Amino acid sequence: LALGNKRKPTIIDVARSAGVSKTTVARVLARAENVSEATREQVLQVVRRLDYEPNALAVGMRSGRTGMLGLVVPDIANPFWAEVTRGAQDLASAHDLSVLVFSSNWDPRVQERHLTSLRQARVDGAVINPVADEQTDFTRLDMPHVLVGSSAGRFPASPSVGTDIEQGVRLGLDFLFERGHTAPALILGPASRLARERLLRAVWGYCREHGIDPSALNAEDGGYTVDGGAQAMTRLLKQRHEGHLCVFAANDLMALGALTAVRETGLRCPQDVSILGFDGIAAGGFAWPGLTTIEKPAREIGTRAVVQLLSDPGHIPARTYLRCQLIERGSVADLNSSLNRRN
Amino acid sequence: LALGNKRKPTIIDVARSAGVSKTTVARVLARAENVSEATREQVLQVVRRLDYEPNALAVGMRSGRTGMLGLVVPDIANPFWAEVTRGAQDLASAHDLSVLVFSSNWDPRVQERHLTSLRQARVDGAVINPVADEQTDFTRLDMPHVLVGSSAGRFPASPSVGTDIEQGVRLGLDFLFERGHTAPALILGPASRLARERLLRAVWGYCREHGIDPSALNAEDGGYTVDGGAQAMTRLLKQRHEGHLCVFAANDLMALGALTAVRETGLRCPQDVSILGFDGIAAGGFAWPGLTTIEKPAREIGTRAVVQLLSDPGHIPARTYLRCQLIERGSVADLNSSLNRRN
DNA sequence: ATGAAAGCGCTAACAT
DNA sequence: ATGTTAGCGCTTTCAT
Repeated sequence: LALGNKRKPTIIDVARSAGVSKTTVARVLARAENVSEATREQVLQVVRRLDYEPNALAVGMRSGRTGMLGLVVPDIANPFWAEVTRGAQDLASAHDLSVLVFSSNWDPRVQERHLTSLRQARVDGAVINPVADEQTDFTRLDMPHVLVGSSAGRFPASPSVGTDIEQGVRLGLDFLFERGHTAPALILGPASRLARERLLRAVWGYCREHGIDPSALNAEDGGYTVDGGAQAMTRLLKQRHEGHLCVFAANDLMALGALTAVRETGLRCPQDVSILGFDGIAAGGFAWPGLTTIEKPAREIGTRAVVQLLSDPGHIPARTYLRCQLIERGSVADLNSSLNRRN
Repeated sequence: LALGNKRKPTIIDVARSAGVSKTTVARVLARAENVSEATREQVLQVVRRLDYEPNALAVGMRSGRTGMLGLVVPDIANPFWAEVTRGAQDLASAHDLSVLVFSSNWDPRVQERHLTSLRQARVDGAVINPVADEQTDFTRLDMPHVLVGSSAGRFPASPSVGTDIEQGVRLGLDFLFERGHTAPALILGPASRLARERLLRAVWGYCREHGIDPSALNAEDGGYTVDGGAQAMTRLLKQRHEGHLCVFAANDLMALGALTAVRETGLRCPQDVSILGFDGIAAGGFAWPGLTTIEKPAREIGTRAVVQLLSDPGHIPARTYLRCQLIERGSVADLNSSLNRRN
């Protein structure tokens, strides 16, 4: 890769041209108090004339602060993670920090490579959505960091910002039961993913609290993808006994896939099948019917993670759980209302 | 922000511990040939034992290559740009490069700040979606760079990777006219955006070629947003004379908003109103009816931009235009077919 | 209020 | 095959 040819001016060029020492230039640039107004003006003028821009590498090397943050998400093209990223970026920008963004593709080995890159880049801190792996030990990550996402809870030694899954599940299941649904089928993520277990536990907890037998709940693996969700729904539809089918998907992508599958089977949502999602991605609002879902505060997760990173918790692994909100849009039938009753 | 406390081992620590010089360690790490097998083994062992990780700042400073690329998109939370980013990331990762990602928010001043950050970080190159501004002069950007997006064409002195808008428009309008639509209304982006002009010109060009009076086409500003698209559609609906209304939106977000507006008015798509989008974002596939759209190869734009950056064009501002594809999903009626004719 | 000097961790040029 | 030396551009003491 070709680099810019014309040598960039250094602090020495500025110093020489302004007839002062490097130190003085550095002082002016650092907005130090003890510089005469005349000198300051003079230096600033030369800085502008030469288009001087400090070399962040040299600064980082000497000062120990690089002004860079790292962010490792599973997939930046996934709308949920793109929102988290935006949140992190916004806060980083406000503090004059740059963000190195990586996609781990849910692959522990890829994640490991990215973490190594971040360490070598000497980023000031990192926001990471941890991928499951026995090997991974975030206590010796050797970087200030904050974990994000539902899998973060798995690493109690690290600070984290995540969603209050239990609260979200309660919100969703309350909504379902209030509308007369008794045994929602589950479309879950793959067993390899940390988040699956957490959601399942939350659902079981809710069931126990409400005197429901959790084993009565049908569950299918939807792989967190649209296609996987559609296939899972197809399987659920096959086993369906007469009557209304209610499905709770662990993410909106699968819920949307499920919705498609319902339509392709010639059934209607919400008349024949009710679908509840989890995430709150924008695409759910465009579906027809609109996807009723439990919204996670994606952008805020990003901003809060950076806040946490910047606030130096003094090595106390603070854990923040943000609350979910229910977005009702129309994919869940109200079985109590005669209006929405089947046929 | 607190930094890691335990000092990281340097190449000197490794050298001392292995009983060799820094240079030898550097040679081993650089996989140089002229090192004895015994020494190599010895050094590598110490490297592992000490968990040595080269300081990228120091390397960059000395070598002039930082191993970092810059990426400035309007909004990482916008699915189109998230895809572009993913493409760029994938190719960067394959070459062991990290990517600093910024969102300019379509604001020239924000963009300028980000570009300054990239310059100071001494990135090896940058992929930029340029935002309109008289001030901006990309010839003195002072970084190897590749412009992306429809606005890139505005800067002929810079290499760019974009979409063949003319081809896309032809694809879309051919599709519309073949199905009996004669004067599609346009929902465009705001006048402040470079892309608007380019699309308009492409549409006019098409019209001239086909003996159509371009001024006969109704046009509304949809601000590139969902809400803006919905409002634009509402305005179009008001002016609608009897018969089928056909709308061509400059991006999928506006098209989706338009679709919502149609539904809210109690009209049906595609029976009463046909909608054609432009982008190919995933959300269009979940809408009902599915959004028929002209797909831009978003991810490929990202990968190709990085390829271009890495291939060092020798300062020839190469311009790559990638072809679009039409995704037919159901939001456009076939007025020739009696099946889809109104009522 | 200003400057001189040291050194961050590494690579490249030049020894040997 | 290995070592020595000289910086890269900056910040940070420590002087004055």
